[in-house]
Amino acid sequence: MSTREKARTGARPHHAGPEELVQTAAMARRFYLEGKSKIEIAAEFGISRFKVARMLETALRDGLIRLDIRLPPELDAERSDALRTRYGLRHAIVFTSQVQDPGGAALVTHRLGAVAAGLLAEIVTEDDVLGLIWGPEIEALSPELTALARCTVVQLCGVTPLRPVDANAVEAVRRAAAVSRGVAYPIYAPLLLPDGATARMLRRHPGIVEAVSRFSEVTKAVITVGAWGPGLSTIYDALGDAERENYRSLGTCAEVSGHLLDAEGRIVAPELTERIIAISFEELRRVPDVILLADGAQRAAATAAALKTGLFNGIVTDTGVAEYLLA
Amino acid sequence: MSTREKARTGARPHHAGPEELVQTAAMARRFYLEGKSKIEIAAEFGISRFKVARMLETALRDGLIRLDIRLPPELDAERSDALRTRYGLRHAIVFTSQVQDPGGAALVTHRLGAVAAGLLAEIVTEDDVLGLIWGPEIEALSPELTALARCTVVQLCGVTPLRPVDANAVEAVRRAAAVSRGVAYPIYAPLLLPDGATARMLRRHPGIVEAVSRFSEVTKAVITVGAWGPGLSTIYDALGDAERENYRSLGTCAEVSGHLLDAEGRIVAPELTERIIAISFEELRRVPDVILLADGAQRAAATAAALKTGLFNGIVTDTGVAEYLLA
DNA sequence: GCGCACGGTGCCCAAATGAGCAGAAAGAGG
DNA sequence: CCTCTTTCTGCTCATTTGGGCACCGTGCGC
Repeated sequence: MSTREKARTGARPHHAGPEELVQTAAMARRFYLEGKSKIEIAAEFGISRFKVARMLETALRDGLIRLDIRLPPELDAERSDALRTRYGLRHAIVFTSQVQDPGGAALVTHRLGAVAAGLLAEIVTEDDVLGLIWGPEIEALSPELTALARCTVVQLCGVTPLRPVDANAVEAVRRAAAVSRGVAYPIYAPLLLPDGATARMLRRHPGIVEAVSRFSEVTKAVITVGAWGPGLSTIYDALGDAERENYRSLGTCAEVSGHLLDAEGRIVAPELTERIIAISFEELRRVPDVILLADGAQRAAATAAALKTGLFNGIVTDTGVAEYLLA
Repeated sequence: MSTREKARTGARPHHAGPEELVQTAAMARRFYLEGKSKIEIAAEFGISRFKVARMLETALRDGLIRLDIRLPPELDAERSDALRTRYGLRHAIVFTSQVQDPGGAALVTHRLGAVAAGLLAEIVTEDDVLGLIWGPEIEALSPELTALARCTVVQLCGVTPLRPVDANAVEAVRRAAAVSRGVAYPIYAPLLLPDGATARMLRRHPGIVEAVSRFSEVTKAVITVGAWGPGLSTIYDALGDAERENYRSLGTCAEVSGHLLDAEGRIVAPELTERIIAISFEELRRVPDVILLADGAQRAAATAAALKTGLFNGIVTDTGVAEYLLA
């Protein structure tokens, strides 16, 4: 009889008959949903296990059987995976953003905060020392942080209390520590100081040294990336017009933890590094997990530059930036 | 590190974090769509293959991964499978019907014909001898038959040329043979005769004996089931009121190949069997594949009775009847 | 009319997989 | 603070699975 089976499968586009369709459907359910083995299925239908395998195979290939992966709609599995693979990251989460909405930047940041908070709740363990940079993204993250293992939280840089909302700048670190019931090490100092001497002095100041001396113990750091433009970088906003232009002319493309980077991820202005209170790249490089928060198409190029530093093994970003990074 | 993984999976409802979600999604795609092995996936993600297996398992169980089977909408995979399993059939095809539509009986019969034609195109091979009963369902089947292996076609019973449409009663057999380019053996005789003697004589009539003598060679038979009511059975329609009532009072519930059956599938009126020209149950029992066509809720109980004969190893029916059979 | 290529089938063997098991860590409760 | 329970993890072994191979029948072209 098997020799005659061919008669019905000979046609090239393979007009599957109703029998084969329902049989394939039944076999698919047996195999994928009920977990039966192909040998069992073969016995049930009186065919060889090879035929079962081939039927499922072709059914999957021809789209008769389709399996879709249901994620919360805000997560973009495909780009997350692509990003992770492309940049060799350990954590890569892309959330969906409406690129068209220009006024929605704050909204995007808000969603970034929610997603990042979820990530922290997930990956931070009791043994971790969590380091948080300061910035608008962290401020968006903070209120979304509802669960966190009991860990130590260290602030990784000073603040720039320029805007009213920044009054509670260190609130993020305090809240994270509160949620985790762990110890907090905030930094009550500006991010950028007039000169290196002042910065060096402050770094040794009691209370600040408390935090700074723990930079080396951080096991998971959350870092944001700024672009060189108004409202896109805490450093940019803290500088005067002359310096802004100066650094722009030097090719500044991104700002990471107070460090200015060109498009290749190289530090542009070492002298500025002296004037900041923030975790250094050397220290960051020793942190096992460094996660980059990057939202908004305006920071796309900056994000690409930041990734080129090789400091990061994790990223949380939106569809728009992900598209740019994958292009 | 693995010792700490638990922290994130400890919560019972398992609030999956974004990291785990996208990672599971990526793994599912690797495994199900790209065909990677779990060992490969485990290596890629730096976890054990067991964890990969468990993650996919739970994802499948929790509905994160969903597999849907895309069938032509007229086919009901679930009920087909249920019917096949429940009644131990080899072929079971349920097509969707709108039970609510009373005037749609003809439409349902039409769809039954199309599906059954598809089934025949699929399972009939060159070595088969196809036997067709006569009835409205077969008439609906006939025009839908557009492909068929080169097989011999035998008509399995006489006809009841009561209605105008029946004028071309044997057309079904002729058309099937034409499509298959095989030999046809029609029966130009009535299904029901006044007495057994006439029937016996006709069975030996040249031209009729041609077909009748081939009943034993049939390898695939297509049989319909009638209910005991007007327009639901060729035999019922051919009898007078007195006989109709007589057989009804004897518990007649179904009619199969001219034989009257009670609700348990037992032959009610052996004397009537003498008066018909149709394949007998004994002959049918020797046919490897006997497929029952049953459409319309009015024939549901009759179909159940027919299946109790144990003659059938295949069925084509609509949702309504299938529901009844599975209830 | 005949050979040839082809698609389908089943089998062999190596790789992949699943079930059950033991150890260990986290959380609850005393 | 300690212990018990629960749950997760990774391992071993038996089973399952898929790729490559040979066979067979068919349809096609010469």
